[in-house]
Amino acid sequence: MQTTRWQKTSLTIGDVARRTGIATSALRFYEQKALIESLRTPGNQRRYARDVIRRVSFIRAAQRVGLTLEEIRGMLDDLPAGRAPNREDWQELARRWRPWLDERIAALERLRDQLSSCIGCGCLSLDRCALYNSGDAAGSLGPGPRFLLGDSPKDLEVRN
Amino acid sequence: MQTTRWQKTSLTIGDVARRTGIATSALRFYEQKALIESLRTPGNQRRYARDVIRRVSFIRAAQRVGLTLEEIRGMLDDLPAGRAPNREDWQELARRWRPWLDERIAALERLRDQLSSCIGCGCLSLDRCALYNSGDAAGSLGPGPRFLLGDSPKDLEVRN
DNA sequence: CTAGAACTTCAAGTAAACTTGAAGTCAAGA
DNA sequence: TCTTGACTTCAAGTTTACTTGAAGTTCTAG
Repeated sequence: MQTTRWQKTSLTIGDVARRTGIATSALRFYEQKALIESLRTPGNQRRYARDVIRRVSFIRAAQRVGLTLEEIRGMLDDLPAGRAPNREDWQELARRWRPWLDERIAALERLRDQLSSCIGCGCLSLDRCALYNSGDAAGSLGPGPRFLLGDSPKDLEVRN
Repeated sequence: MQTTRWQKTSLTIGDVARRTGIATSALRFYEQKALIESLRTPGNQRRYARDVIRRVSFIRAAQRVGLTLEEIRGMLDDLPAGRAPNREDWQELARRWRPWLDERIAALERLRDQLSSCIGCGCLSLDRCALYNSGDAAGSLGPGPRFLLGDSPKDLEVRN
């Protein structure tokens, strides 16, 4: 570790990579997308505040439930600018976004129930099967990869 | 509809598009990827058997639970070649793949439970939070978009 | 002070799942 | 027959989320 001398005041990109398991290239990419930020040494190398680890971990956790980086950036924008977010800040973020996450999870469960009953019964009848006629989300939105459940955070007006 | 004369024996690509809600470009793409097939008229236009609608609907349903087209192609390969699949064929497909789907759903539920407890409590503590240290699937697999839960069908040996 | 690891930027590549556009052909009604 | 809409192919573009490579700079241990 290069930061032993620094008395753990800041972390190099390599430190963050090791601690989070995220490649340095991905960390630079996240910074470019304004998901994380860094200071620079006189020699132009990145130095991260310690809370970046929590941020990055949050990013990965959110990605796992199917959120895009854009959506995650929207969530992280709720955190205070300038100072390191504390426990209350994180809790507030969680509170604000919980309804949306709940909705997302519910949609996922509906989907699961429909799929297991439909594929289980083997009916696959177009006019009767709920699977076919339910929630066209994530379809016909242009090119690019399809994501699970296409509703964007805006649809729920979380910000009000 | 152009097929009124044909006495519903076969469908044009436009018919299939209208009935499934899938763009014609997507249907051609699926054919190119061997997910569906078609016959040709003397004038080189595609004509589809009626069971293609069920196939396409299945593809979309499977996509909604997060399967890739490659995975779906693997599932459809279980259907008989040459003749139109009947109810038993679909049921057999469902039977073979159900354990895998169940596993996938269970993983999704684990994830949900961890997320809701973690983001709800606001702890987000690196060493304590289960969210951070659980199932690194779908991470660090190379470039391209990340998908929810990265296990491939092969991992479960469905074919045995 | 020097070797080597770690860092820097920037451009280009990759994967999935399609769409879009160009340029032309086919089919069916008036 | 003509027109119009639906069809054909093929190449290239799009989005997300990164990685890879080249070419050079900085940091730190010895």
